[in-house]
Amino acid sequence: MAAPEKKTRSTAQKALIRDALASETRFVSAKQLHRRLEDDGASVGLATVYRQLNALGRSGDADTITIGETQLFRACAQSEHHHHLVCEHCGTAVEVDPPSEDWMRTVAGSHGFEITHHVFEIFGICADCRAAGTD
Amino acid sequence: MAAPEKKTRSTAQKALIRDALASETRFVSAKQLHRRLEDDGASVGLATVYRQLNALGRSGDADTITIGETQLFRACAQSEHHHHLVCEHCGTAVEVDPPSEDWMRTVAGSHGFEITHHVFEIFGICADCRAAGTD
DNA sequence: CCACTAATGGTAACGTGTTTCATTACTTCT
DNA sequence: AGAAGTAATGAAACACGTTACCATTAGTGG
Ligand SMILES: [Mn+2]
Ligand SMILES: [Mn+2]
Ligand SMILES: [Zn+2]
Ligand SMILES: [Zn+2]
Repeated sequence: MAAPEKKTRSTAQKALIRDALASETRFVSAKQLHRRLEDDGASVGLATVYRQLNALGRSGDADTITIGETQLFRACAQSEHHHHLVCEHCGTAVEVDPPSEDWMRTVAGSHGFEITHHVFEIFGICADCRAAGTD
Repeated sequence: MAAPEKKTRSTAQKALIRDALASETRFVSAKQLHRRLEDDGASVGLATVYRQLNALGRSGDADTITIGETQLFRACAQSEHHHHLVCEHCGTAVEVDPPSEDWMRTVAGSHGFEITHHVFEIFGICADCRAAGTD
C-alpha cells in the first residue's frame, strides 16, 4: 500500500498567484486577486486563481474567511492556529490569539459533542477607513 | 420627521413559517423548511420562505449561521446575545455564552478598530450522529 | 527531443439567494 | 357588507460566486 504519491508541478501561474497573495496584507477575493494580476500585466485564468487559492487554503498556507457570500484569502505570517480582527470595509486584518481552546473542548464534551473546528472572527472598521468615511 | 411607520400585515404563510421554524430544534435552511412545509400539506412559495426567514433574522427572532454556502436559521429560546455549538451533520445546536465581550473590545481598540460584530460558532458532531455514523 | 500527464483557461453548468411583476388577500374606510 | 388601497405572495427570471468540463498547453523525467 504505497502512498498515493501526488506529484505537483511548478508553474508560472502558481508562483504569480502565491506571490501576489503574499504581497497583500488584506484579505482578498479570487476576483480581486485576478484583477490585480492582469493589471500587473500577467495573464492568469480566473479558474486557476480559484484552484490555487483553494489549494493554498487546503495546505494551510492561506487563511480564509467568508464575508457575505464571497470567500476571502490571506497568506498569514503566523502558521499556528489563530483568528482575525478584520476591517469589513477594506479587508485589513490583524492576527489574534484564540480565546481558550480548552474551554471549547470542555463545553463541547459536556454536551456530547466532538469538536471538528470553530470559527471566530471579529469584524469592525479600521482607523483609516473610519477617518476616510467621515466626509 | 415622523418614524417611517412600516405597517405589517399578518398572513397565513407568515404564521406557518414562523411556527415551523419554532418547532424545529435544529438549524435549518430555507429549502429544508420549504420542503417540510409542503410535506405537511401547506403550500408556501420558496421566495416567501426566504423573505420571512430573513425578516425573522432582521428582527432578532431567529439566529442565523452560514455553513458552507448555505444559510441556516433557528428560532432561539435565548434572546440575549449568544453563540452555538452546532452539529455539522444534523444541525442540532446548543446555546453557548460568549467567551468575553470585553476582551474583544479591548483588543480591537488597541488596534484602532471599532467593532461592528463578531462570529463565533463551534462545530462538531453530536453524540447521536457519531453513534449512527459508526456502522 | 519524446512521451506522459499535471496544469491551465475559457466557458458552461451549478446552487443560493434575490428581484420582478402580475395576482392575491389583509386592512381600513365608508 | 362592500369598495379601495396596498402589503404580501408566488412563479419565474435573474445575479453572482464557485465549480465542472474538456480541449489545449507545458512541466518533468527519461
Ligand atoms: Mn491569519
Ligand atoms: Mn441561538
Ligand atoms: Zn479598513
Ligand atoms: Zn448531529
